[in-house]
Amino acid sequence: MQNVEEPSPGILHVDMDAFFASVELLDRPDLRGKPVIVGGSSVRGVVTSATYEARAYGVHSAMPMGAALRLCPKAVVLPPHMEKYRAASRQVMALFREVTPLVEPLSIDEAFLDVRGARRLLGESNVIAQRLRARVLAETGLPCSVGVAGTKFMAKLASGRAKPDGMLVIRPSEVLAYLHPLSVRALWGVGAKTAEQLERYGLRTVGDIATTPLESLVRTVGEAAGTRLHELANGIDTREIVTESQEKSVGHERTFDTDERSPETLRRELLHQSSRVASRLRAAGLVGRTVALKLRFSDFTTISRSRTLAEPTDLGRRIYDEATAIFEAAAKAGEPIRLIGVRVEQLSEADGVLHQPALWADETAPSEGWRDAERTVDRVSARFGTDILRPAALLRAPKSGETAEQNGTRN
DNA sequence: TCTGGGGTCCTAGGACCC
DNA sequence: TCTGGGGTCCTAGGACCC
Repeated sequence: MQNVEEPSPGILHVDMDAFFASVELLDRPDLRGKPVIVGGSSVRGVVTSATYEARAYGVHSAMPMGAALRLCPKAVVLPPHMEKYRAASRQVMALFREVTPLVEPLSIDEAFLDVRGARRLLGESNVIAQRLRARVLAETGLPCSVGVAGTKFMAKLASGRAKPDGMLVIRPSEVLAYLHPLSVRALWGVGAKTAEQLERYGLRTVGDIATTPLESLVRTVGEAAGTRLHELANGIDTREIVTESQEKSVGHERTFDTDERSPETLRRELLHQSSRVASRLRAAGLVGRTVALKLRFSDFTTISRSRTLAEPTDLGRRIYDEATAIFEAAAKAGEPIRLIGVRVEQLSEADGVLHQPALWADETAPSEGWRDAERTVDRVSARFGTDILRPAALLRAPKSGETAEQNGTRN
């Protein structure tokens, strides 16, 4: 099957193994070799990451914590520490960029690397991949798996099959033989629902998809999905590595331990979320034009309502005002709420125009006082950490010249 | 111990404009 | 008069991914 004349394929997909759990083990070497689960410990927590020792019991991510502990009662549960994972992520991404500048981070713990140009200098792709794995482990203590192929999709498939702590090369000549016996679930974008839908038409394997006429696929799963599935199933994936991309939305949401019906608590949560979203926008130099509210009720039905503003904003107060107005219109008073969330969409780069007071001449619009107050919050947060902030203080309009500290924003 | 939180992309309908 | 068609924006919902 293997053709020695065939050049090594140039796309790497690097995927950290049980990333959050592996990072936690760096600080807890005593837990090595034991089943460890990272996730929310609250009543409504789920598994976000699990060591392979825990997975052996059937534990997997997104599983409710209760179910996980029933499967593996002696598992050690650790709460997530996102800042730690972000730092580890920056560290491994920096190592990737020493191999090639063509790195596309796909999530906090995985990335595509285009090593086609690096091969002349560093050797065959599989050699590059093994050296990279060794280096990541040596410098961070974190294991990863690497898939090597000619396209993004096949590289990602390969890394999944290489796990844990492994590498797999799929050469172009091997692609179809490898792909066609697999379940349709192996295709990017086919989840439980789509698989069920395809099953109704007797389509169970990737090979089945490959031999189905494009028009019938489009009729069953829609234009975009149909086209993509047909291509992927035939080994076609023309996507290039994209090193930079603009964020499209920023949001926060929270599921309460018990459904919440107090309007004060819900509004306070909205204020907190709006402040955090706005602060992230300012840190990124972005403004957003659409405010979206998400609500999940006791029966798990979920709605979203959004409004587009006349002018984009990066102010927590503006986002909060809009979010509460949407909330009043969308929820019956006193109705129990399981989840509430705020998201800002239609992002663009803040160009400074917004900082001109003239734009806020409308008396209902936030004054420059708000902007000053929120900037002070940004500075205090940067210096002391966000946990000490009390966003509720932002409900009171700051007097001119008053700083957030005097305003009681500091704890 | 029923179902997290951060996102992206797609579809479909209506408004509106030419 | 009795009914086109394309394009864009906005909104709601849902599937999917990590």
